[in-house]
Amino acid sequence: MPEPALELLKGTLDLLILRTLELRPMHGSAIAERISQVTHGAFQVKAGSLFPALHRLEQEGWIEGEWRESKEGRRVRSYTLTRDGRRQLAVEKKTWARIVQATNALLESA
Amino acid sequence: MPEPALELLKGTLDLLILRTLELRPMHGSAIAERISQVTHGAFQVKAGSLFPALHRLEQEGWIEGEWRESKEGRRVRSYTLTRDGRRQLAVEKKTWARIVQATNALLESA
DNA sequence: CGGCGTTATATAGAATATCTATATTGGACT
DNA sequence: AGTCCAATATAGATATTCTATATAACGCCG
Repeated sequence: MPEPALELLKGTLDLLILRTLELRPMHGSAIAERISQVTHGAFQVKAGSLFPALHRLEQEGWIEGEWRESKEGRRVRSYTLTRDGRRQLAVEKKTWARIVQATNALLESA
Repeated sequence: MPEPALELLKGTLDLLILRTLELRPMHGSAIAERISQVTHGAFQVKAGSLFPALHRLEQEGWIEGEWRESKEGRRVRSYTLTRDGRRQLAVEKKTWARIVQATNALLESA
């Protein structure tokens, strides 16, 4: 049986979204789908978390949204990582690395 | 200069506390001090986070507190990991490993 | 002895982020 | 037209950490 999806650690969603948009511009639902695929279902970002987060990131100037027509003819809001967003992503990657390192130090300490 | 302390990701404090008590019984302030030392100051658990968390963990039956006299003659509440606490610690270790794995998958994906 | 600083614990209230549940829109398909 | 689904939106609930403040008890020092 597949492992159940995990609750996101509060504070990690920005990193997941920014990192996904680093690859290419994408609309909200596609971001969520890709996160689920790459993590083999471990992270399933809920719509009620995703869209407010996208609005927040856009407010911060880290992503830029634009209404488009998807291939299937749907109205979607496509998001692009901005220059500031790349900078922020770098910061969050470093922070994440420090968190993992510190936590592992604790888990492995004698 | 030393790196600044990190904000804790919400949801990780239980793991840090339970893991620390796995080594030996300890009182609250000693737990915080050890976490800070082992992580080289990356995690500095605030008193306002620590003590409510200890109460919560005791409510859950994962740790057991007992008033004692410390060597310095201070009144401290010493906490011991219970059997259920060990089980919970194992669960949280696995969850943490899955979170790290999933996040790394995302960060390293092409 | 009395004041002062320090350690240990406690707790209320603020801030923040995610989740649940519900709503709206527009297109496709019958 | 009616139904279904994908995509986006948002209000309210929940949970956890942080800030700020408080109390108690001990040691130190003038």
